[in-house]
Amino acid sequence: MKNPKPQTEQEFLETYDPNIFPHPSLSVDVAMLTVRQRSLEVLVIKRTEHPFKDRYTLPGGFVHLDETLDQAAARLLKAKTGLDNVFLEQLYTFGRLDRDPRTRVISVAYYALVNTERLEALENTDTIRLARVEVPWLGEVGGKVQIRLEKQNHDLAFDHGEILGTAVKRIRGKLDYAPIGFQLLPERFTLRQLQDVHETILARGVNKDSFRRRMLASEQLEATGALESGVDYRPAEFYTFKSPSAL
Amino acid sequence: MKNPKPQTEQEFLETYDPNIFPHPSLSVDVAMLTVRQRSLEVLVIKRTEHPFKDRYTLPGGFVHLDETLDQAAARLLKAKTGLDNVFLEQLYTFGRLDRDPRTRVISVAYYALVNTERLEALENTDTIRLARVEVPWLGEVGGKVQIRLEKQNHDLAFDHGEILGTAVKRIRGKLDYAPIGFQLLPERFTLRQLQDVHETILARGVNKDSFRRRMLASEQLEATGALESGVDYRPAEFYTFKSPSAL
DNA sequence: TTGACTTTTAAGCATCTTGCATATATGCTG
DNA sequence: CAGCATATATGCAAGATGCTTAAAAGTCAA
Repeated sequence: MKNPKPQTEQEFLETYDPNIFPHPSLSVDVAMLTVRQRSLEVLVIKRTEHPFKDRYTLPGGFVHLDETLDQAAARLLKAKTGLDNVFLEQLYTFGRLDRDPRTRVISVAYYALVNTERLEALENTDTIRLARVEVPWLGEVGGKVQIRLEKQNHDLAFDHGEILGTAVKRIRGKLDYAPIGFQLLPERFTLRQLQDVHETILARGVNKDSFRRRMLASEQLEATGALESGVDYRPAEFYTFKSPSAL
Repeated sequence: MKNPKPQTEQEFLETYDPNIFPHPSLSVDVAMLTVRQRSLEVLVIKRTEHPFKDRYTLPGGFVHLDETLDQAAARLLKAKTGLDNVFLEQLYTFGRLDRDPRTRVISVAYYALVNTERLEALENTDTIRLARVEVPWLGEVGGKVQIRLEKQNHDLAFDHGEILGTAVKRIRGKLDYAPIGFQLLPERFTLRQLQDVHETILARGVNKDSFRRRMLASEQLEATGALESGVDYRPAEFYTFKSPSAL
């Protein structure tokens, strides 16, 4: 190409001192997912103010100047659920112009995975609760998803349906090669429980034998020797997840 | 149930003050990658001011209030290279507190893939140029990478080495299941050229037969019937990429 | 013209993975 | 103790993968 065009005055000033010009607000939203009785659920919060009054959203908030994005996500999640040390990973950054009708807000979305047992203490009130995730597509297609409450489907406020859909797509893709299923199970679990988690996330059955073989061959599982009890059939063995630090 | 003083959505929007909190600045950085003679290269720009004076960076700039993130990335890339209609995808958002010593800047990073032929017109000056990417790890491990210029390795300014490393990790991972190799080749290409691109990105050889079989079986390639010429051995057939819209 | 040379393309085969079928093991229940 | 449901193990066919061999098609040199 020719030499770079000379910068406009605005471009120059923006580069020189970014604080002169207004910039978008920056928030963090978290899709906190869990698997409970073969259903994929997400933590949602009811809005009490306009816009989208009485509609549900993902927990979120603005990024402070003295915290990283990861810290902001962890802080918000702890504020809403009391939970600490949650598996939390950056998902995607959403920047549509009209995603918030009040002002320009760009949101860095995160997804979190939590074992249901840790959420038992969470009070399921009207304002904060777990809702079933309704995914209208198969595989890793993507697109907006809804939540199900009181036997009805609902759209989330803002573009949060889009964010949640992106989270579902991401974890479906990661399930194959990353040890994320363990995040949704208690410390000790059976292979059947692990398979249930995979099938719930993928919204389809998986071949049992090949699933077991792949998991056992992956060297990520440790047999405990202990067996489950209380089932009226042959009890399965409990496994634990080998933490990567132990490898 | 209504509040004692009901607030309409309109009223709320009018009274909302977007500037009650100070926000971080928001920028976009683009790792524009290309493959040339079996080497992975990235577009870098030399800084003329402090901080990091005379060091190289990825092209970037601030997000305007009236554009989406994708638009900002495309605008910046066009401003630096003159190129339009480039494959451009969001990569990750970087938010370390000290990533820019001047002020708090959060950067939404993108990566772009361009066929080298489209970059031939680009003048390789001292301030804007293509540099070889030096990746010190194999596979999809990740971490900072360097660039190579004048037979020496250099760190990029800011956290751009980290951004570039994330881009390399991402495309290595995507190569298996997404048709991104085509973005780095001209319209018509031979299977050997496609394999070269893959091997360059992965920094390792791949099995020729299995690569050919997988590509041909993927239904993404269309044989043109035309053969390459000017080689002193059996000429290979040219293929084109079947655009997903044609499927 | 012809044979040497190099690379593409094709075909054959052993090995590994995956999905499916079959068989055995184990604990609970009536 | 037989019946039942599920866990666990084994065998096998189909497909994918890596490697070997071979034929095809162009250039080059004698």
